[in-house]
Amino acid sequence: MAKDEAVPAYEQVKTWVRQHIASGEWRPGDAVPSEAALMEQFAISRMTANRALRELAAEGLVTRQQGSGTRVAQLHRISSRLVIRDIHEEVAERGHVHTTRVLLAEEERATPELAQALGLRKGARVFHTVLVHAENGVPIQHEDRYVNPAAAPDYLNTDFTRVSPTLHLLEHAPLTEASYCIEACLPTAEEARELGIRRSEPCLSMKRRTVSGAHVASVARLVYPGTRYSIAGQFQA
Amino acid sequence: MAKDEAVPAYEQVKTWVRQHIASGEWRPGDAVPSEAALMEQFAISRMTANRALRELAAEGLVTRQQGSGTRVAQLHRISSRLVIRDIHEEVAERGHVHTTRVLLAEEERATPELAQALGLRKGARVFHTVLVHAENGVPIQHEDRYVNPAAAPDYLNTDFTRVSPTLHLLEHAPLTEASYCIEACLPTAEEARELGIRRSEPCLSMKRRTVSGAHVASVARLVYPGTRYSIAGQFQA
DNA sequence: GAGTGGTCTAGACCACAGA
DNA sequence: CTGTGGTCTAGACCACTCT
Repeated sequence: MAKDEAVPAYEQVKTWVRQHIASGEWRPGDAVPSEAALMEQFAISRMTANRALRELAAEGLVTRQQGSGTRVAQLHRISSRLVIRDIHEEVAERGHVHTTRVLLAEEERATPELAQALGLRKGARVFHTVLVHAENGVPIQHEDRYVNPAAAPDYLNTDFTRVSPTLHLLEHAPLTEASYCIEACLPTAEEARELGIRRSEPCLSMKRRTVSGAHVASVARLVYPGTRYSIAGQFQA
Repeated sequence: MAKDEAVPAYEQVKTWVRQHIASGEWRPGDAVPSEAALMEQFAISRMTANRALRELAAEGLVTRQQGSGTRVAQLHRISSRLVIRDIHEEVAERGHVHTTRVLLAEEERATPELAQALGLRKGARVFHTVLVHAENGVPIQHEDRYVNPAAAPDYLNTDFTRVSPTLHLLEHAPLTEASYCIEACLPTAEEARELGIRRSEPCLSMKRRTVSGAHVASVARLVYPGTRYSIAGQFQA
């Protein structure tokens, strides 16, 4: 019954299946033993076999079809979790010092495009902040952000040198949805000046839009100097 | 018992918990009802309550601590699945035509750095390919790849205009591990020429390393013109 | 109809945290 | 000690696929 083992039975089954896939013995499209077969082979209950296969399906390693069976997934995709964190947390995690310079923090009237992006009427009040984040004194991010007052009325009263906009928003406007788009670009004149880089230096640009409940909370453009920032990730079968 | 509903009981519980978190009623750090409490409230068995909370924990919405309880997770991170797909598949999915131009495909001797990256001895045989991928005739990716012959001995016999390197490798060297790094950069002279862009045009560079079983299968540098490619993603609580 | 997965139950034993 | 989650069982009913 594999009870005394430190490793749970469903984990043992998952590992066993994973190994057969990783070794190439079972190729994409091949059938994986059914829950009934696993019950016999490992002397486990069906719920345990089900959990093992269900979790492998959630991880994308196998596909399951009711009535048909479980098969090795077409591994034509590498997928990994891309985590977008609060920049203060990210810098602090590296053991470095995060500082913020506030270039602008004021109320404005929404242009038609901005109004549409935030789901407001043209000319509605919006909060606008422009900050530069530095890691150990070196500028690493230029943040240009518009915030919907309905989602975070106290936004402009925040001391952004102590609480990052992301953190303020997360605490006051619970996040329900977000989308982002990452591109390569050249910095604007202002971005280059504030980041201390040449205008010809390529940058990563991340446009982000967050939704909180019924409101679009914020739209932001984050620019990172290409030589000082990268997005890394890993995938494990 | 919520049996006739089209929606499974554990999904109903998950939705209910999600709503309380999204609405801000339960804030990060707050306790989520225990499995026992959910059993009563929804008239479900403990296994069902357990599954609901376990899946929410896997999604990162709550954290669970044996003996202590379940709490709303600190939502200080936005995470979403970043999927890296075979470029042919990706272009085809958009309903566009994918074509490949082969600039180089030959056997070389590994430089010390390359040998180390591939886990080979200096001067060992390696396969080297350089391709340009186009979408509807427009170049969108410059692919410079080194392949470990031990992982894919037939690599150079592939017709890369029909089978992409990624696809060949996935079929012959089952993927067990991969890592990537995304940066902004300027193209090399050759990359700019082959992609048909100016040398000053910023590009996204993705360095990728794949492992198959005991071997490092391949290391590649993929360069995308910044104006023709972006990485987009979404997150839903 | 036989085989498959999708869901659910009512118990059970265990490890761990906190009072 | 009580309450919590972590795991597991031996059944059950259902919907679906394939033959």
